[in-house]
Amino acid sequence: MATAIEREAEAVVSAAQASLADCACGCNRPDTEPLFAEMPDEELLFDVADLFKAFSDTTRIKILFALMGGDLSVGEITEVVGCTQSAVSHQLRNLKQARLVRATRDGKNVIYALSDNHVYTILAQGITHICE
Amino acid sequence: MATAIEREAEAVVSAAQASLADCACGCNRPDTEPLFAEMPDEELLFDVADLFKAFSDTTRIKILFALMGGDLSVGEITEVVGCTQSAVSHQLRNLKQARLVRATRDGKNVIYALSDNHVYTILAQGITHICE
DNA sequence: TATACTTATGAATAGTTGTTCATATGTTGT
DNA sequence: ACAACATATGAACAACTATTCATAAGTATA
Repeated sequence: MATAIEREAEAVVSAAQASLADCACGCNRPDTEPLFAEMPDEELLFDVADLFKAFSDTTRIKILFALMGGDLSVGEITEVVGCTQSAVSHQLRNLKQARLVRATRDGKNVIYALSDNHVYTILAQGITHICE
Repeated sequence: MATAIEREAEAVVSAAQASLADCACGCNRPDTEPLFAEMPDEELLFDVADLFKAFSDTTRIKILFALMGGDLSVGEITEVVGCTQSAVSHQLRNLKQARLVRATRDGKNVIYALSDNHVYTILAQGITHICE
């Protein structure tokens, strides 16, 4: 059962995608307009900002890149990232709250994994933009 | 002429995309691994984090959504966003530095526009993730 | 040039964030 | 139960951010 915000979000996404599909001329803006008659729900805007906030720190980006190579324990992540184990743990907490990673215990270790493929696609989009 | 960082970024992106293409099983991680033998250049990581930082504030998200509906002057954006003109101008400055928007003067007004379609796709990915 | 209008900028401030240190919690093996 | 190891947590602090206010800079018109 989809909530109101989910329905709204789907409408926004499909509108954006349809709009992209419509635009084949390489212009900086789709043909159909106005695309969004009114601003989306304040809550959705906040959640979107919050999601991207999770990608907005170098340490967290490092962690995500590391996990793109495979699931890792906190200790292994700490080695790769190059800061305190405490800092890594704090940031993993943020990433977990943003639902970008999942944690499962394996004995003394806790293994972290990317929670889904959106992380890949969002990161790839970001990198693509940087090199335009 | 591609710079070193651009070549590296392209490699990262194509690896991520190829990896996504390889994975048809719905798992949370691609088949081929390790995907990234080593961490990308520190500069690229910083730039990626910096890009997403531009999407990490509600006011800026509002501005971007507004511009998805068409090019707007600062005054029009201010109406939509619902905070001071000064705040909008400051945030437009940030968005311009992140190369997400472009500004052109039209008489007394300055018209802002999204600089390319990456904004659409990045936002759409974000919204999709929220509703998973 | 003087006025009205639009946008940009600088200073001040309150709120947020990332890091470290010290320590607590949890797990395994003896 | 105890020791050794791995991870999480809380407090403190420095750095950064977003906002507002006041005002400057740019533009059009009388």
